Amino acid sequence: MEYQQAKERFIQTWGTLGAQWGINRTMAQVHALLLISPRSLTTDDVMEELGISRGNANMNLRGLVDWGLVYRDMQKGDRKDYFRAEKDLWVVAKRIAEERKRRELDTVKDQLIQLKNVVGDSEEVREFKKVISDIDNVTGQALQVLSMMTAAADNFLMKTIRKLKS
Amino acid sequence: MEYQQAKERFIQTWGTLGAQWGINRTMAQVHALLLISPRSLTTDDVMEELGISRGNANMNLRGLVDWGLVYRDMQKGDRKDYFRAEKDLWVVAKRIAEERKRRELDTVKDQLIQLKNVVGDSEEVREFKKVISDIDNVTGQALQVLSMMTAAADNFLMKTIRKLKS
DNA sequence: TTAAACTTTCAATAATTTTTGAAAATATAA
DNA sequence: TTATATTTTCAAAAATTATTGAAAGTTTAA
Repeated sequence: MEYQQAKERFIQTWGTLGAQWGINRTMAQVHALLLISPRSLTTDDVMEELGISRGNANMNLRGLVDWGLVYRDMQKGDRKDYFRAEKDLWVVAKRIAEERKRRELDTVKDQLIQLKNVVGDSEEVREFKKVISDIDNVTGQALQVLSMMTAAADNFLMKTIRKLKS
Repeated sequence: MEYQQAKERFIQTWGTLGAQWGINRTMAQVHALLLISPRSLTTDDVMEELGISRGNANMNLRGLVDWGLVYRDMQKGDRKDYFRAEKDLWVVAKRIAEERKRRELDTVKDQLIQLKNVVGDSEEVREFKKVISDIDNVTGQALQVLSMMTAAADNFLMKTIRKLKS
């Protein structure tokens, strides 16, 4: 397969995957482009490679910087901003997981806690209270498992693997 | 807080959470309604409670059955379909995780494998190959951890907890 | 069979999300 | 300063996704 073709297909594929996470399609495509690029790219590079407008490129690059997936570099003797992707895929996975947890689960848990104050003793209310506390338990334990997972990956597995490679 | 108010807020909250997973907003609201309902509901119940059309209610109920989150019951002497939610939240979490893995990661991994056949030895191609194999490693290991997690939860933790409860 | 009860489909419409591109804002060099 | 380069904003347009509701399809009882 030719590089150009492989590159286009990768950008497509990554875009589809990203769309299924909170990251929108174009943002994920910009990310893909930066991931496989050996050097930092400018806004104009991104516009040209993906055929998108300046506003769009700008918004999505900024979004990626907010997610912590892309860094903004300066280059001496040049006014342009250069963008460079975080290349350690474990860092990428962790950042996405953290950001999603923050945006989704944390707020939902807060809201559920308030709902526990519902009054009454009908069958409906009893069922309601049971479901709410079940959800609370599951999200609580899931979050524990998740943080254990990232901690373990960080401190043990990954460092060992990186050592072996280098 | 009154039950009616708590119920509406729960349906809203669950809808928002669901929208951030692959499940769309209305589907998650239908799921929420069924989750807190002590008995099975008909399509008409769902239409009335959520104020949605018959077609919409039908599609989303069917979707939930496909996801394995809702069961279709019959009731003797009645032609209507009755719908009942899976109430074990650990089963719900597992079903969602499995379905998303199937829909997202599995197809992406297949596609990435093909992309490894790219030819050439420029800097771009070397970087490309490196990123692809990194992604392959991360998804591979993440999937292992995930399946270990669900297996562990299934076989040990959850059964123990359930025993303690009953 | 036929009629009634119920479910499913799908083209049209509505709602939401994304993208554009030109104008405004900001930063740098001369 | 002023001119130039670059980034950011945002209202309008385009694209995408969800919803409606009536018609077609299916199942069951008599």
